[in-house]
Amino acid sequence: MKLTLRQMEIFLNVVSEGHLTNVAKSMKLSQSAISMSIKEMENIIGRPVFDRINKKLVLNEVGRAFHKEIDPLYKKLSDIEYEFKNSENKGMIRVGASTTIVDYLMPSIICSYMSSYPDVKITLKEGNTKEISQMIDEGSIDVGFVEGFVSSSNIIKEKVGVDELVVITADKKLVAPCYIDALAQKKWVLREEGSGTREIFLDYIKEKVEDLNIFFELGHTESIKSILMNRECLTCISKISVDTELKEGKLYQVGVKNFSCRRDFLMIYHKDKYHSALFEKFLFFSKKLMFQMLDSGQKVQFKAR
Amino acid sequence: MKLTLRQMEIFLNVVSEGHLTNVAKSMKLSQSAISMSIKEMENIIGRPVFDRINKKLVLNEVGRAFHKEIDPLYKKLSDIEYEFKNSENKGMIRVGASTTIVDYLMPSIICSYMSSYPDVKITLKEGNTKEISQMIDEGSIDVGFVEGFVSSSNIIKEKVGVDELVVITADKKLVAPCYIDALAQKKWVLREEGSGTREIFLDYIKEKVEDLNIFFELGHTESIKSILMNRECLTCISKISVDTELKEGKLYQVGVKNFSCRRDFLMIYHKDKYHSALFEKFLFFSKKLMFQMLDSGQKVQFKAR
DNA sequence: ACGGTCTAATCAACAATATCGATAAAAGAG
DNA sequence: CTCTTTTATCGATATTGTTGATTAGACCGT
Repeated sequence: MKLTLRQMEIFLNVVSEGHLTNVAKSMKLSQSAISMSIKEMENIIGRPVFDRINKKLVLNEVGRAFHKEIDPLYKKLSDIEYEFKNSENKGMIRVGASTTIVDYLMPSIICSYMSSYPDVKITLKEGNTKEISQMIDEGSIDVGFVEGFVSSSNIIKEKVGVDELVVITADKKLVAPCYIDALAQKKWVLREEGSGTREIFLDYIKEKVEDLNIFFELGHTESIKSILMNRECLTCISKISVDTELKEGKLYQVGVKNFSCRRDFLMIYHKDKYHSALFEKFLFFSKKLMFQMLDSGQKVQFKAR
Repeated sequence: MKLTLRQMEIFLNVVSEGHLTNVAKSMKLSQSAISMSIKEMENIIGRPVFDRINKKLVLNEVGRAFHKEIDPLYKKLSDIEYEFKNSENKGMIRVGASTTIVDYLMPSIICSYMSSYPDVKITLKEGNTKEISQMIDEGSIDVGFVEGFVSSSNIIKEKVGVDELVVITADKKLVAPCYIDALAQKKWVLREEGSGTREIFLDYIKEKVEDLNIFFELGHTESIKSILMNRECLTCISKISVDTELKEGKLYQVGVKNFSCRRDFLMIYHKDKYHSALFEKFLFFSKKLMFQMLDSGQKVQFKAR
């Protein structure tokens, strides 16, 4: 036999009112319902919680201790139930994204979203496109942001922007417009093998360039930027990851002619996903901000030329 | 519509097992019972808490937040229920006692009791006999300890010892055996009017002494003892309240001939009181210790003569 | 001391709902 | 494609909660 919430509710009301009959009225139940409920509770606990003194029910030593424990818990439970019934903006969203997006786009999206919906917790996982889409597939994240292509038919994909890969240097001598093959023998710093950014770039130039001089390989975009500084090197990375440095004049975009290396940013989620108001809002928010950030990126690029 | 404990229990099990069918087996319910319970819960909350991804039920963003809130609460509730079902020694006893008993007997009783039953909380209220018996009558305390007589027929009285009033002084010159009337004109320090101790004493000597020289009146026994020190005064108070000072030789008992002023210590409780194991143990404990303390007090008195 | 008026406890009848067993639908495994 | 596994659905049934009437005890004013 187990205690029920209803019994606790009745018990707490009886304790605070003192009289069974009043509780019956205020709860719109019969007096006998209350009486039996209390009795049932005492059976479950194994001994009375009230002393029947005169007409009143007075908590006895056991009941008092019980009340002290139950009361705050019940209140909290009620609060939680109320919250979830009434507040749309309560939840915990798990987001996955690939490195570039995690580093340069998610922070401001999450930050901005959470200032509008403070009750929502967001967790962020990093992974490559394949890993992220697998997480979606098995339901271990709610939504993912990746570059490139996703194949699974269980996954819904929405294009949320275009990622532009640009050729970057810190050396002013290299900035002058030229064709890509003219730069092939300069010192190139690229991401490691297996990186999406690297593959896209090499794939894009493979018809025009026979042999690229890969001077150094690094696992993180930030490390590449450090290496670039004050050296005669080149790299090709996401425009958004060097936005700040371009504005500040620390790095320069090389005006490569006939060079337009792009890939889509995709937002992905499982087709069976239930779209709570919460979730919908997050999707909407993310899309809006993504477009904004990528647009402004392109504008800046335009001005810089 | 309200959430039930059972629903939460099922929900939590489904979350931890991941599979509906396993939960059905482990809870010895049909699979459909689980399924419907979950669905009912989602109805109550107003939106799904699981995403039905492939065969699995995976918590969605709402469910995750809900689980995080519910899980610790449910565990705590289970603990409380278990505690109260299994532990006899859980409760909160409200004790009332008159001044003398509160000051000189209850501390060691409570202290000793609580070292045997650490889960029991005891609250102590002070009041005169009338106040204490009224509290018993209306159920606002569980048990009382008083001196003197209690009239109500709703109250069960048990004699737990004899309180002896003795004549005390700090002045060695006054210690010599004599009759009470010979001391009447000495300086007497008594409790204030209305005090039980004072009334008993005055009532006891009223046939033998016409006019007692009441030099000073004080509300507390401890104040009386302070006044006595190094002065040629007398008082008549409970033997137990000056036990220590007699042993240490700071105060002396006057060997008044033909003087035997006594009153009973009573333990009282309501006739309708439910006697939990807890309560019974406390009664037993109190009686035992009362007798012990009052006996030892009398032995000391005997030796001192 | 006597009904009248409270109170809580009890009981059988009824209503609500939780659970069951069977079946359907969907998806992964072989 | 078939077999197995898993969840959803449905009507029937068992359990549980609730009701209304009744009983019993205590208080109140006359």
